[in-house]
Amino acid sequence: MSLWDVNVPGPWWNSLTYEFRENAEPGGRALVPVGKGFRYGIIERGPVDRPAGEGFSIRQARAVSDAEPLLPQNMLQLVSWTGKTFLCGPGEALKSAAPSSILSFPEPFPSFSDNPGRTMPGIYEEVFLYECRTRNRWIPFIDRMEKAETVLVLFPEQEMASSFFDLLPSSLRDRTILWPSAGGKKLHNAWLAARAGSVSGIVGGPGAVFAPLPFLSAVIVDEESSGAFRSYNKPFLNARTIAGRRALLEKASLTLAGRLPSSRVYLRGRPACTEAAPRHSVRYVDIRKGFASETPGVEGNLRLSDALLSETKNTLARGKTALWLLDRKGYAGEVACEDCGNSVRCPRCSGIMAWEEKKGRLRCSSCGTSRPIPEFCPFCRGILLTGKRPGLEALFPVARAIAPEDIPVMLWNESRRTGKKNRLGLKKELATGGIVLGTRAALALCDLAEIGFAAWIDADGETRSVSYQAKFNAFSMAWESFWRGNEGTDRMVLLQSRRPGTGWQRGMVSGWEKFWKDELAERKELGLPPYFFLVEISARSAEQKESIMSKLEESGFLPMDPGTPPLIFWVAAESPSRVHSVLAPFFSIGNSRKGFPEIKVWID
DNA sequence: CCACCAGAGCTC
DNA sequence: AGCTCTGGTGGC
Repeated sequence: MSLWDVNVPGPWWNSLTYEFRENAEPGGRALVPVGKGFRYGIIERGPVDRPAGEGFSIRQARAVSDAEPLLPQNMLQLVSWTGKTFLCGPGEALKSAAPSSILSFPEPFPSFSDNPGRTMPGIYEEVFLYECRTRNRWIPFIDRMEKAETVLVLFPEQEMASSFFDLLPSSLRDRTILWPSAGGKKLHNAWLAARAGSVSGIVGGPGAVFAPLPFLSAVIVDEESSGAFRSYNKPFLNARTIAGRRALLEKASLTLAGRLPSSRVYLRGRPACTEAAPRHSVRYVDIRKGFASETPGVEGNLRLSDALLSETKNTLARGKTALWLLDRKGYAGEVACEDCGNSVRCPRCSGIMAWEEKKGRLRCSSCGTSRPIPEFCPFCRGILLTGKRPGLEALFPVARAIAPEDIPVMLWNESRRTGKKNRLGLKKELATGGIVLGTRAALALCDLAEIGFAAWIDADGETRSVSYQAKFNAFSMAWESFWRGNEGTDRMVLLQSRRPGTGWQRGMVSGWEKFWKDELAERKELGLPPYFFLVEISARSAEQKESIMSKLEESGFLPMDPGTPPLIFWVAAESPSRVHSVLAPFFSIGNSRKGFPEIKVWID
């Protein structure tokens, strides 16, 4: 009889200790009594001493007699590291790493592997591959996949993963799994196949980072700087960062790739920017010299320049498509303060909140969060919040008016994006050119149609965001709008703004090294990522917020409280581990009634 | 008489 | 969070 620590899926920030009669083994499954029921967990370590603390008695658990531990050693370490680093607790991390259908499979699993294991000793190394053109990255990926014994290739989006997968030569595809994006039976089977080592490669979206290959010799992360590697729901993880850690634990080679690096990778490796947009392909236009769009019923100050209209016409004359980009939606568009001019931003993702007239509410155009319209301006407490700024729909009549009648003009519609039929239809429709109006999501069109011209109607828009990443987001979107799907360089990008050709915009033609040098200097000064980890804490009540903040202060932290949204505040730390110990008490199970705070860790 | 539910209570 | 136990309601 001995005591073992078990990682139980759930809100616990600590593992739970149980007594085992039979042989327990780290990584193995256990059926443990918790509260009034039972759950399956993963044995972490043991034998251990009785844990400190009172008010509980140690109960007896049963090890599941799987032929082998469910999680290999490295995965076990990766899960607990994830729980600590992203401040979500090991139980939440475990849920991401092993689907519940696997964890609580009612039968013992037979032996997973007849796979021989690693034949070459591993060495951790970092390789940077920053190329603007997709094929200049993907072809080397394939080369690496062929050379590596086992490989994990991650993309920020499933769609990208699946286009890459389609590109693999069949000999390679036969021993590779395209990791399923949804759960269910498919994931169950993919998980078992990976665990058995019956494939040598996994290609997938962020969810594939925990694919349980018994060992790894190479990890490849494409579009490493993409925000899509951050999960959308709890637990808030960054799959890019986990992939990096995994490569380190596995002693695998880590390839970080993309059109431009994230701040962290740039700081770490100073990769060189080999190519920027040619000077003649980027036009900066002073929005103040534009003319206001005259759309009946819209009182707005959205300005459209002559350059926008003439370049659009040129593009149509070349039989190509023009993309007008404005990161807000809706006829009435965003809700802005009459006094300070700021727009209401999403409390969750800082996207622009658009006014839904019918519902009398605000809805985020990026993540869909819905909120009532605030009474005062959240920035200056100004009273007037008006829905006067025109959005995309307001531009539609202008675009329609300048295009010949037989040329399609359309609003980018998310539902038309997916499905083969839809894509083929869209491709056909735009075969001889057109104008498409959309938000940043419309950049996906670059993969479908020949975009000869991409215009940012309000390039300052993103920069008005309060997020510290605003400039990076603006720059990476503009950068993407030039390079995505542009294998030649015959696309023109136009940036309408109030400060044309200054600040982050210069990076378009001078390259991202220039961008990051300026940006990093500023972030270092302010103690922001990548120099510090930024922990965003969303409390469940005002009392809880007070209490967490004072505990942090006692431990020498300086929490930052911007005041809006009311329950969210921030703390910068050199590593998450010290914040971890301050926050842990708030996750003690006895506090569940008060609700647990929600935490996001920003690393770059 | 019992199916169905919302709420309470508990968690090494 | 996830589970079960509780007690009330309402259908027939």
